[in-house]
Amino acid sequence: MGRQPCCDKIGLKKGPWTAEEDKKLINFILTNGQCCWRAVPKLAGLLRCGKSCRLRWTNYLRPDLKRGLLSEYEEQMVIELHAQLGNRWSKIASHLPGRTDNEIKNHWNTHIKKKLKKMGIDPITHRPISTANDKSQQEQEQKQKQIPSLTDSDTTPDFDQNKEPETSLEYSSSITEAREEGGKSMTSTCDPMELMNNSFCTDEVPLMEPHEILVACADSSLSSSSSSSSSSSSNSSNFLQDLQFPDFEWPCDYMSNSMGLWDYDLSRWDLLINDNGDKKQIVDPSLHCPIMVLDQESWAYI
DNA sequence: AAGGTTCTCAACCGCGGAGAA
DNA sequence: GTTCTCCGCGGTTGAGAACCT
Repeated sequence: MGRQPCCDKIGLKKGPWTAEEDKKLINFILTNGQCCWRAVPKLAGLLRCGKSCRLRWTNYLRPDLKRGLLSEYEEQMVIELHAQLGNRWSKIASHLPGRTDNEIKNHWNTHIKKKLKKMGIDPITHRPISTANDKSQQEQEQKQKQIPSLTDSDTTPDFDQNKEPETSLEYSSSITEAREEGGKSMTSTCDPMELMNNSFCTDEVPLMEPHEILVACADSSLSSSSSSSSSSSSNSSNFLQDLQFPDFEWPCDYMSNSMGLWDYDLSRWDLLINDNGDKKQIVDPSLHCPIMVLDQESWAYI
């Protein structure tokens, strides 16, 4: 059966997204939620295919995304999960809240692979790099091991503490270290090991409706890692930074009204910006009142 | 400073699975 | 059972950034 193209490609735009397109997509999804992606570009007034819109949203615009490099702890999690699951990036990503499969895949290919090779570990088999003679034998062994292990435990890899993963070798000590380190730097509710033990999987997290999107209150201690996010070549990078949900300091009355940034009509991005010493305010011109106050640190994002 | 090379990562492509008709 | 549509996944690409000579 021949496959039809995912969309009518004539007249559709490709390549980097512009700030304007991002606005349209965000505004549409916040208004309507995530529905049929095929219909999104038409309804949102975008000259993109639905697939491109979905990708842009899930990999870049989603408000629950963490930005910035993977922490040492996350990296070790990826290695361990990769040893269990192979190149199933979406499964791996499901164990790392706020991370996308694309991000993890890129990080694996650009950083972790090299790191493992440097350590003398084959990034594919997670075994010590050995001579050619051993290789074919090991490949066969690997195949035999992988087939049964992947069939039943896709979403709940076997991290039985009594049983060391077969593929976990030299780096196991560094994993332990990283876990200890991670325990310090991460809150208990974000501990991936704990999440896994509870069979948590972001696959199971229901889609957010616009009104359900919440922005965490300020905790400046957490902002440093996200601020190290890499620069984007896209000309929408500045706009993205607006959307990174920096650690806002929400005015009390604003919070008590149970309103969020996303309750505002985001098609009106022409909100005024007042410079008020240490704090900067985003002012709704129609209401003539500040809707958001950013402290100096948060302001660095904009 | 300039040119070349390498690195990074957002975005694209094509395929397979799931479900509806 | 077959066909079609949509979604999501994994591999790959290419533009821009960063680094090196």
